[in-house]
Amino acid sequence: MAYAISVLSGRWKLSILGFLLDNGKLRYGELKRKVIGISEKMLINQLKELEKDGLINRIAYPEVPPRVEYELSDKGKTLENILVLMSSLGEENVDNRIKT
Amino acid sequence: MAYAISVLSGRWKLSILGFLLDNGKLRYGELKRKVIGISEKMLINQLKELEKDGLINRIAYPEVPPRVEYELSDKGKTLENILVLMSSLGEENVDNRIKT
DNA sequence: TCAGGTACTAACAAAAAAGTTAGAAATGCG
DNA sequence: CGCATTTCTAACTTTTTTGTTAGTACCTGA
Repeated sequence: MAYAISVLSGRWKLSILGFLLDNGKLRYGELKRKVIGISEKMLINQLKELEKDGLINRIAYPEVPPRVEYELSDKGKTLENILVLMSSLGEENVDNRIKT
Repeated sequence: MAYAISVLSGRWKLSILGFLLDNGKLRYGELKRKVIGISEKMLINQLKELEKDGLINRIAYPEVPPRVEYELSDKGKTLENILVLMSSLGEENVDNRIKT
């Protein structure tokens, strides 16, 4: 359990992984738009950590202006079940989100 | 995903839920021994939040000295899949825990 | 020449989470 | 009486996390 906690904790990581799971490759700017509320600092910070933990791949194209894509790595894809279960957990408990 | 994040974030919650899943009912003191490293404040704090979110039941016996047991609620049991997947995630990546 | 676009970085500030320490309540037992 | 037991509170400090703001690099196209 400790491993999962260490790798997934962080306010935005699960969201980011969720979007990458749903969309495949996403550019930095696309993620910024999708993950509403996140600051640039946090987005990069979380992406760096996810990359360091081997859950995502960072693909940089040597262009100007720069283009960088992120995608789930093979290891990241092993999280698919968890991510799916987690978002369906939300579905089952929509009431809780609204009541509060 | 937001719901799962809001309900599961907290450095100790997944551990606590994991122990309750494995052991059924556990007393406050038993949890304190199992969740190594946790302070009393945090243990109570996390238990209260889990209870508030409806994931665990708190059963207090009117005795002296006091006896309080905690167990997964029905809603908490819907997390079983997730908890199991998360701990098996650790198994698959034991190397990461050791290398670091 | 110079603004425009993209993915960052760095320095600092604020807020949130976690840790520490001391202690309360109530009853049984020697 | 005085002490032990068990669950939990409260006040305070430290640590960690997150937010804010400003700015960089590089080429392109007007």
